[in-house]
Amino acid sequence: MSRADRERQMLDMAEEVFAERGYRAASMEEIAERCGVSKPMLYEYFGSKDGLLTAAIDRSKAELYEATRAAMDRATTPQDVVWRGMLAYFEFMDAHSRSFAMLLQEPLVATPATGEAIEQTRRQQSGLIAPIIAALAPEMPRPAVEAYTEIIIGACERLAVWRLRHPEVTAHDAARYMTDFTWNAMRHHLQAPVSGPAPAPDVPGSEGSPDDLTGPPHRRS
Amino acid sequence: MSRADRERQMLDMAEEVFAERGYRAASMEEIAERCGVSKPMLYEYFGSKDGLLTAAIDRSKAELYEATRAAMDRATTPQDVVWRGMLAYFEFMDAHSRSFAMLLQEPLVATPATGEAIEQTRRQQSGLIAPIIAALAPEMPRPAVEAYTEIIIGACERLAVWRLRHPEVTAHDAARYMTDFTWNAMRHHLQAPVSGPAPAPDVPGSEGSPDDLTGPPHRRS
DNA sequence: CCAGTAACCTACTCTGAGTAAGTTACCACC
DNA sequence: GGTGGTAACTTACTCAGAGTAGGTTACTGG
Repeated sequence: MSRADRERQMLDMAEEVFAERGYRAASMEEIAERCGVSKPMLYEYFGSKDGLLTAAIDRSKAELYEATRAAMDRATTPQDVVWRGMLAYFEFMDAHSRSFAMLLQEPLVATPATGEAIEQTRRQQSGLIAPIIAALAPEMPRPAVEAYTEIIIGACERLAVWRLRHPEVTAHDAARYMTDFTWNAMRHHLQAPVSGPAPAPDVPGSEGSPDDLTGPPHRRS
Repeated sequence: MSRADRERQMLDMAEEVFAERGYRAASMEEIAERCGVSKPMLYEYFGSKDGLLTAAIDRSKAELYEATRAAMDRATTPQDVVWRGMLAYFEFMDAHSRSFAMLLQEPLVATPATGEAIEQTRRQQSGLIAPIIAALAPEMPRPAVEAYTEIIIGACERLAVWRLRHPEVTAHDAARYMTDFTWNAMRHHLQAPVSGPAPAPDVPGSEGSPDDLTGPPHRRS
């Protein structure tokens, strides 16, 4: 098997096992078995258990990033960027629950003084949101933009975790909560105030329109 | 040494070691040594390494909860509740960096199907915020209140982590970012709209007033 | 047919979680 | 002032699983 294919396979299996058992309970032996190879191979490719987890997380993050970015690219208005980005984010989590379960384990590898590669990923994540805020509110000082960016990322993550225990809340609902929340929070900082209430997706029909949040929020898909 | 004292001591040392080394690298042996006892004692008291971490986290959370609640109790207006709560939260993180480092490790113990006790802690955390939102916006449906609560908690956590790499951002700054953000997000849902811009602390002088966020946000303490 | 090398394996070591089976220290009670 | 009882503690293990040393197969170009 080619090196690249083997690597992909190993990451697939690692993702599976880490998601099923959690980092601690996952054994390198088991991951190796599922790949049909022996343990030292994993060490050859990834150096350590941490290395394997990190690589798997990095890949998932990249996919998530890509999915979100692609969705945002299709948007027309600023509101639409926010809405599509949020929706894509939550839909990705639904579609890739294994990746999601793994992303939750990031603190594991981040907590020692390991932060090197994490730093880069973090910057990538922020890189998606910060420019939007900066564009919408050009007068806002840099630190405030950064802080708001972190606030939004943290909020998304926590809301995604919360959804695990609330399966009745659709990705659509979650995206609406986030969009509504952040949009209202931001609008006082907008340079050229945008009309209308919370941003509505202007994609024709299909996705429904997130009207005012005080209305009943549950619309089962 | 009395059982209660010993337990306290063990939790203190565990907190120290977990914070210094991270969960993985922390060894039960070392924690025991620092307590001047042998390993089986730790197992007698806490059952397992997980148990010890969980107990330590629970204690820290309780302290954080208590500090925040106490601060909120001293508030007069709804805005003031939000402001004081946020400020107390970030100040606690500054003052108890060890607890904080440990709280970050929670996912470790939460990721398997361990969520039982975590659930309770989570509810406690939410219990501080949800009632405020519900009081401010009585028309808001329950699920939306819950979602907003999670959004705010997630935002706070992430902002606290972000501050680790940005020591120039004071607790005061962070509280102001959060207060400004959430207040603006909420005001469109307020039953009886509150006047004024983002909430300002009406504590006489000492703490400074978080005026408009577009102003320079850094005020070194 | 024979290097040379890439992919892979067997068979270990070693650290650290968790435990079994004791030992000491102290107290109540007669 | 010994004696049963028990709480607090220890030594000395087992055992799983991360990580490694050193060899074996299998395919390539010459």
